[in-house]
Amino acid sequence: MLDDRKLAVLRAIVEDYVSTNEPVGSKALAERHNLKVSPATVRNDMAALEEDGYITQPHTSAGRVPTDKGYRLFVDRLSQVKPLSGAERRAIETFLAGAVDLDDVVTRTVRLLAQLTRQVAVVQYPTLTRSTVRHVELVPLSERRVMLVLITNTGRVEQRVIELPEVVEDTRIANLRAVLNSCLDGCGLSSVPEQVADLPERLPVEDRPAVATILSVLLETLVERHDEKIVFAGAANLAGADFTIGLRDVLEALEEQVVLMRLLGETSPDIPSALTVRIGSENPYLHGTSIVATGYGSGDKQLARLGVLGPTRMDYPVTMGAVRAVARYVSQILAAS
Amino acid sequence: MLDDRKLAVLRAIVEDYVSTNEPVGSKALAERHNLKVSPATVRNDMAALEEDGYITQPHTSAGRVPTDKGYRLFVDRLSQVKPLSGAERRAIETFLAGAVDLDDVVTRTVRLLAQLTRQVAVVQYPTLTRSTVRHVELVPLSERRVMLVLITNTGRVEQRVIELPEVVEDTRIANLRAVLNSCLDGCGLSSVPEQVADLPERLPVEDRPAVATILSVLLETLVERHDEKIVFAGAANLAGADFTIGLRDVLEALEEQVVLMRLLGETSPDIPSALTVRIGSENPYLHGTSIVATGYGSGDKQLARLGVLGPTRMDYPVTMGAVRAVARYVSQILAAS
DNA sequence: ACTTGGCACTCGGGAACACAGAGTGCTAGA
DNA sequence: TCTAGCACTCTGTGTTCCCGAGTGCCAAGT
Repeated sequence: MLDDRKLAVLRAIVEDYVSTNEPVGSKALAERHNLKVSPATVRNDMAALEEDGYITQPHTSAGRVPTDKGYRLFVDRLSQVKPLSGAERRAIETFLAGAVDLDDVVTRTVRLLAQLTRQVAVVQYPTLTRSTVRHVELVPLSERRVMLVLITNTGRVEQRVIELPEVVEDTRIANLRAVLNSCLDGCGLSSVPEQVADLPERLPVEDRPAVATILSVLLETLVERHDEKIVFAGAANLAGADFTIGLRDVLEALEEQVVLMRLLGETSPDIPSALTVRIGSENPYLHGTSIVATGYGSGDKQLARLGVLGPTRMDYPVTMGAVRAVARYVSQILAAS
Repeated sequence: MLDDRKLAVLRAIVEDYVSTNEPVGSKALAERHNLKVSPATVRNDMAALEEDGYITQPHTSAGRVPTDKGYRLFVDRLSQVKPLSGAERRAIETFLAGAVDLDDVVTRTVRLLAQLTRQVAVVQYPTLTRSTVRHVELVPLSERRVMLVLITNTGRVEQRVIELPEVVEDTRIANLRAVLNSCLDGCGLSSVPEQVADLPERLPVEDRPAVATILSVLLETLVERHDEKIVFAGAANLAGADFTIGLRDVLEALEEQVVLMRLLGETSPDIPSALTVRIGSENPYLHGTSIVATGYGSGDKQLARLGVLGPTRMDYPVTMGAVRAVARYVSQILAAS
């Protein structure tokens, strides 16, 4: 059904269309790529490809344009990820190396990715759930208020102000801090609830109300931040692009954490560093856009995901190369710190 | 030169143009607003207004459109800030009251403002410089690494990982923490450098290299974060709007902290809570856009600025009302926490 | 059985054109 | 000083026409 030449024609159509943004006709195709066959033959192949739903024509007398299905075949079988140039790699390295804290790493990463791909870049903050507790701090603010600060091994810091049910002296706070730390240090965030379950019983009766309050805030923090923070950059790159859907819809989706989350998708459990490509209608919400994403994180533990969003008509090999490279470098940076 | 009726005509032109987005002609004007004069008279007034540069006509046979100068006069003398409705005020209050920490306050504020004004909202994080130190924390991570956490009275938290020049036992770290806190607690961030200047000399010789390292990181943190973080929301509202400049330029400016900073402008020293309105070409960078901004902060100390950015053709009274109201509420929230 | 050249057909997009309508400026009169 | 009338000037829209790119199909060639 799909012999080698038909595939070559499809590949040529995708490449030409991506670079010119104009429906590609049989004549131009036969000329530009040395297919060694006549335009008429190409037309026959095109008819077959259209029959199978890989390409389509906007109007009767226009050239062909790839469909989502066509892009899918292209990505899966007709192209290979294009590695970055040496200069680009060095640029990434130096740019990311200058980051001073987690916030900075994420901000730099998302900007870098946007600039590199000329698309909208999306980066999810490393999840709390798979991180471990590095330190818990209780800071007395006034006699009935303390600030709870939770520091994780990924460098993330969460803080909450807690109103205590009663006055608690600083020494008791200090004691409590010590207990909390000895109990939680190094333990995974997901196991915090069970670790602290019996804590009130192990403390003097008079401390229990305060402890209960603090613990409830602590647990709440873990749960609340479970829906992870996501940032994006490069919205300006959307200005030129033409979507089948409205620009407004895309911008709205970008500001909705939940939608972005879904778009980035799940990390495949078997190969976490694999690239996910979602093309056009394969996307849960934003039809007419494509997403290239992957997991990242230190070592083999995937912490979160990052990727780019752009029009269906994008240069997939290059974009995939950039996403993969950035994911690797940021993983490396996170592992080092 | 500008009698009352001419001013009334200008006001009517601005109002009509803002609501219809179409050049407004003399006939429609005389009808819709009960000016009690004929279109011909209105035409004479319009000619005078155009002569003085307050309005202009896109084409010879079209209606009139306000110029930047016209909007300026309108804002300064012909309109008054429109207060929010009770329902809107309650909505603001409940929405902001749910914030759990500073990040959350800022995020909620910017979203709220974007939704309320249907423009792009911009909020600057409260500056560090005017805040005071609430607590300094040193957390030992390994024998040669500590994490420095700085908590300010606005709830902001900064952290840095520090590589020490030598091994320092936990007890010495704890001692150092106590010294730092007793020295810095409650003092303004801008006075931190002088406060710690003589610190090394007051400590045992063997601690000095470590202290020097820690202090240099601490001071660096203060300086680095001096260029303040700015966030925005509501970019989707730009999709419908028509700018004289490209949408791309606006989006690019929004992602440039520095440009945003300039756009928000300086807080007027005498009346910090005054509304700043910059119209079209009055803007330093983005000609063709208008900005309504104001300072906010707890008490009478202005901490930072917030505002909205939109097309020159915007409903200034409503926008100004929303910006002012949001600034007040967020100031209130910050003062309480 | 595939490939190729030829040919009639389709349709989008641009140019040329006419036209209605809104809005103006000007002038003369109240 | 305001008003009414009138001629004028545009823009935007709808119509028509035509060019050209590109197609599909068919018949002939390899």
